[in-house]
Formats: sequence, C-alpha cells, structure tokens
Amino acid sequence: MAVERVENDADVMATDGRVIGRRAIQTRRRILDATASLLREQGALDLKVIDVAREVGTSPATFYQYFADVEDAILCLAAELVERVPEFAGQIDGRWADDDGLDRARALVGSYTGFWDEHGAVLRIMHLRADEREPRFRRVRNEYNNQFMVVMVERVREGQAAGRLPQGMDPDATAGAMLSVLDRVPSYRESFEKRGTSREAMVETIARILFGTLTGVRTPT
Amino acid sequence: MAVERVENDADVMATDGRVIGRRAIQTRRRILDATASLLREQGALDLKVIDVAREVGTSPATFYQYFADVEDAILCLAAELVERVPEFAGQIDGRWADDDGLDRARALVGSYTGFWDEHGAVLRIMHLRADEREPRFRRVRNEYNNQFMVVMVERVREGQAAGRLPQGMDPDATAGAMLSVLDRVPSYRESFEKRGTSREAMVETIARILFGTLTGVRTPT
DNA sequence: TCGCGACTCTGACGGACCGTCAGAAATGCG
DNA sequence: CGCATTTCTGACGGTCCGTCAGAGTCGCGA
Repeated sequence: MAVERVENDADVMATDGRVIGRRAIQTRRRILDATASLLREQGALDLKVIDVAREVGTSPATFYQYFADVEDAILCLAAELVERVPEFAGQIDGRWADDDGLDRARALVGSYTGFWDEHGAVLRIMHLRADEREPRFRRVRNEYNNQFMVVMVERVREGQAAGRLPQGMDPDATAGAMLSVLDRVPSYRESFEKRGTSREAMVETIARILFGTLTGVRTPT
Repeated sequence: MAVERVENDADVMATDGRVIGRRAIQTRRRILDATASLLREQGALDLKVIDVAREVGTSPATFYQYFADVEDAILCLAAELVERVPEFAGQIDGRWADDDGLDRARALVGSYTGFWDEHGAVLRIMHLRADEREPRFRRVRNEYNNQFMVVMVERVREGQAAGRLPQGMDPDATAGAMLSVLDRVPSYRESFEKRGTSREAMVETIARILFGTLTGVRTPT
C-alpha cells in the first residue's frame, strides 16, 4: 500500500525546487510561526514580508527562499490546519442519534470554538481567498470543508431515512448551512457577549440547532 | 422630527476636512466605483491605490484627497451597503407565521443571494476587518447585522411564545446562527453547484432551515 | 466678456517595501 | 583540516506610498 504524502515536513522544498535540510526546515518553521503570530496581531491586509523577517530576526531574502510571498506562507499554514479537522469532524459520528447526541453536539461546538479562537486569523484568510476564487486556497478549503461535509451529510441521510427529516431538504445544502454556522459563530461570539448573551447560552443554542437540523431529533424544552 | 444623516452625498468631506463641491463629489464617486470594481476583479490583498487611480484615469494624489487609503474607501462602500439592508431584513416580518411563510423565506434567500453576488467583495472585507477587530468596520458591521438581528429575534420570540420553539434556545444566538447561514451560503453556492447541488435545491433547503429554525413551524415533507 | 477667488487636481519627491542575485557564512563529511 | 554542499544575506533596481506646492479648472460678479 503506497503512502502518499502531499506535504511532509521531511521533504519540503525551497522556492527553487531543491529539497531542504535540517537547518532550513527549522528556519522555515520559524518563518511560518512568525507569520501566524503577526497575522493574529496585525491582520492580513498590511502584513509585509519585511515584518516577518524582522520578527524571525533574519533577512527578507531568507523568506523568499521558502515562500513566494506572504500569501504563500498563509496557504501553507492553512494546509497544516486541514490536518487538524479530523479531531472535530470525527465528533460528528453515528452516535449523534443516541440519547446523549445533544451532549456530543455541545462538546463539538465548545472545542471547535476554541480552535477558531486559536487559528481564526489563518482560517479567515483561507475563506477570503477561496471566496475570491484563488485556486490553491479553494483546494485547501475544499479538503478542509469536505471532512465536515461527509459526516454531516451522513447524519442528514440517516435522519431522512428514519423519517425525522423532510425529504425536501437537500443533504448537501443542509450540511453546508450547518458548516456555515459552525464556522461563523465563533466570530460573532464576542459581539454577542457584549450584548449580554453568555458563552454558555451561545454554545447551548448552536449545539441544539446543529443537532436538530442534522438529525431531525426534536430537542426537549 | 429631526432628520439625522450620518453620511450624505451632499456634504461629504475631503481628508483635510473641507466640505467638497459638485465636481469633487463626482470624482469621489468614480474612485469608489473603481475601487468596488477592482475589488471584485482582483481581490483585496493586492489592491493598490495606484491601480484605482489608473482605473479612474487620475493621479494617485487625487485618491488621497478623499480617502486615507484603500481600506478607507472600502469602509465607505460598506457603509453604503448598510443602507440596502432594509430591502432584505424587511422581508423577515410577522407574516412569516402565515400559511405562505415559507414562500417569504424562499424569496428572501433568492434575493439576498443576488445581493451577495453583486457586493460580496465588499462584504467579505467588512467581515474580515471586523473579525480582525478593526473598530470602524466593527461599527459598520454592527449596523448591518443588527437590522437582521432585530427582526429575526422577533420571529424567534413569537415562536417561543406560541410554544413552537423550545425555551432553551437563546433568541439572539439563534438569530446569529441563521444570519451566518444567510451570509455564508452565497459563498459556498458555487462549490455546491460543482458537486451537483442545483441552485434551486440550495435555495429551497436554506429557506426551510431559516423558516423552521426562526419560527418553529414544521415544514411539510 | 473678462478677471478674480475658490475649488480641484497633479507632478514630483523622499521614503518604504518588493523580489533577485552573487557571493559570504555555516555546515558536515572524508 | 580542507573542501563541497547547503544556507543565509547585503545590496540593488524597481514599484508603490503618502505629501506638498503649485498648476489647472470653474463659477460668479462686474
């Protein structure tokens, strides 16, 4: 069975195509970390290569040895986040139909919100550039989203088969809508807290919406 | 009754604070239109002041007479879009509880999707910068979102009062979640069409989710 | 019609960042 | 230790930024 590795820290390439060694891998990693850090602090629109270089304590020319531009580095960070998705998509399994299904939804919403708090800066650019039709970000976002879509669609089909969900609802569209909720609510959370909606109420409500919409099981009052 | 106008084409100011005349208003408008156009075509991350100036056929210095930078111009475009929200938020009224409520939801989803197709480039930056905590964009987004929130919360409260929706769901959080769906689905639409989900199925499903979640009325099979 | 004052636009400039390349520095292997 | 390989960087031409003084345009009164 062939093991396919699209991106592996062990054989990453420089922009000129050569395979890089141990020291270079460390440098590249520091550049990526600095990019993520600055992205969180100062946003994407005025993040300059020279800022990253200064943060790492290196020359701008070094940056260009590993990435074509800042966006290229962000793409790389986004690709790394794709690897994290199973932690969350894996939570949306067949046991959602069990009695404690709603609890599973609550756990998902809570943990995924934490993930967004940590990596939102990168995810936002992934979504922006994908929405702007940038092909590489589209591919990465598809890999990201599809992992959620597959399991959500499964739940919807099960709900429809059991007669709990109407046939008139398209499983893919339903899953897409719920993925939207999962991905955007963390952004709104802070605004809501200012308006007096507690984090707990937020998680509880979103969990009920996801659970109810994906499974068709009616939640108790 | 005092008429308050926060932003009116009749008394817009230049960056130096002076009120501008007829010719200047035209120039400013052409700059805004060019910004919106280029934003659609080439995205936000590499939209330069000089690009806008060239598109308008003017000097970069002229741009700086009216806007501090490209982001400032986009903020202005976003503020203009806030004026358009009533067309859509107004559709989410008390008649959603009537027999043809689902039809109203369908109409909303269809028309708002068109709005996103046209102005998505600006709305995306509004969301990005607001998520990145930029205060001016936060204010504009709040004005934008609140119009939807108010009416959606009304529907949820009515649904709860009528016993159709569980009390355990927070009206604000529910409205926020549905606003997420409304705002993000247009972005995903194209991806879904590639995967075989028709626009009609998309609109129908999203309408059912919004309608069902906001009113608690069960949709027929 | 002309001239004047107010409004609007722009050429030109110092500065910042981009992206590249030749060669300097570090590494590690025999 | 000497040398080949890998990695890093100083320096440079080019683009864009953001500003200002002054040139261009317009409307209005005489």
